[in-house]
Amino acid sequence: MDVKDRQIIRALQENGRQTNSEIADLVNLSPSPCLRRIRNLEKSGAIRGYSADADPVMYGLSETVFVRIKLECHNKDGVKQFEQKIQNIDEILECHLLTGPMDYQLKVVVPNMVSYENFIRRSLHPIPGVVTIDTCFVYGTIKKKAAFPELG
Amino acid sequence: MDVKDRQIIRALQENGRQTNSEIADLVNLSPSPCLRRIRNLEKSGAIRGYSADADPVMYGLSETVFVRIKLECHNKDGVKQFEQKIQNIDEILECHLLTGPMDYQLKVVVPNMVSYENFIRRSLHPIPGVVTIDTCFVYGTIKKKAAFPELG
DNA sequence: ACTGAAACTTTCATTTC
DNA sequence: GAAATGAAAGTTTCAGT
Repeated sequence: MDVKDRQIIRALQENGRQTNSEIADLVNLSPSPCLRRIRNLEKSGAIRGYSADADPVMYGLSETVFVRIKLECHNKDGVKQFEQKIQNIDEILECHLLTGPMDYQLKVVVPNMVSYENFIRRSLHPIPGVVTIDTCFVYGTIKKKAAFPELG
Repeated sequence: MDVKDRQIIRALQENGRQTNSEIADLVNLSPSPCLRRIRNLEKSGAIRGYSADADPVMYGLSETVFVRIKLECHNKDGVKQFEQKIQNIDEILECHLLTGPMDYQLKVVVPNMVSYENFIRRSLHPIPGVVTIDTCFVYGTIKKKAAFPELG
């Protein structure tokens, strides 16, 4: 992972549909070594995949919610079960482990407030061990960028 | 925005480098109407762009941090200034407005704890009006998916 | 007028050197 | 790193609903 690899990653974060020759131009490489690098980044897991960035509101998901959760106890079984159930709930796009008083932060998308209430009641509350649920609705996005900062 | 448009969006969220004909197959459309739909989704802003999903740790950004911020007062100038400064700070990938006691949530990536401390001191504290900064480090990611849930 | 199908042109990825 | 080959992808045009 050298400077050129990071340049390639940032280029593909800015536009994931750029062709190999476009990226080769950007990073001052000829197409074949550039493609070799891209394939290596994909194989090593440095590039996990490619994705369209879609507007949730236009799609029909008007509410984006950050939910912080605390588990009752942190025994191995309770944690396993929670993390397993999380995987099968489609409204949950992300789940991170956090330092501090709360254990997890979820990023959730739902069509409206009513469906959020249903999501909490039907999907989250039934999971054993969940004692605290802190909800923050997103009512605006000030910044959203895909590309990592340059290192140095 | 009908069912097929949403199918196309989910397909491109799963793999942003799929070709038009692959997607056309998936959604049971022939290539040309499928391409028309994709172009319309791009023009309307339903699809904002395409991006590579890269691993921040392998890139060299070992710490992902969620930072919640409260502003002293919410006069128009203070808010404008804050939101403007945010744009020019490369370590900040996302900034959302939140309901509840905190005003903003930032998603920040830095190489290590020391650089996070520098980020807070050099970039965040100097912004006038910032009174509260709550930091949560991410020490694990349980789930991360690009595709929206199916509606209905 | 919108959707589906087909042909042609151009461009990109792959492989070999 | 360059070049040649092979394969798609995009565009355009046409037909049908």
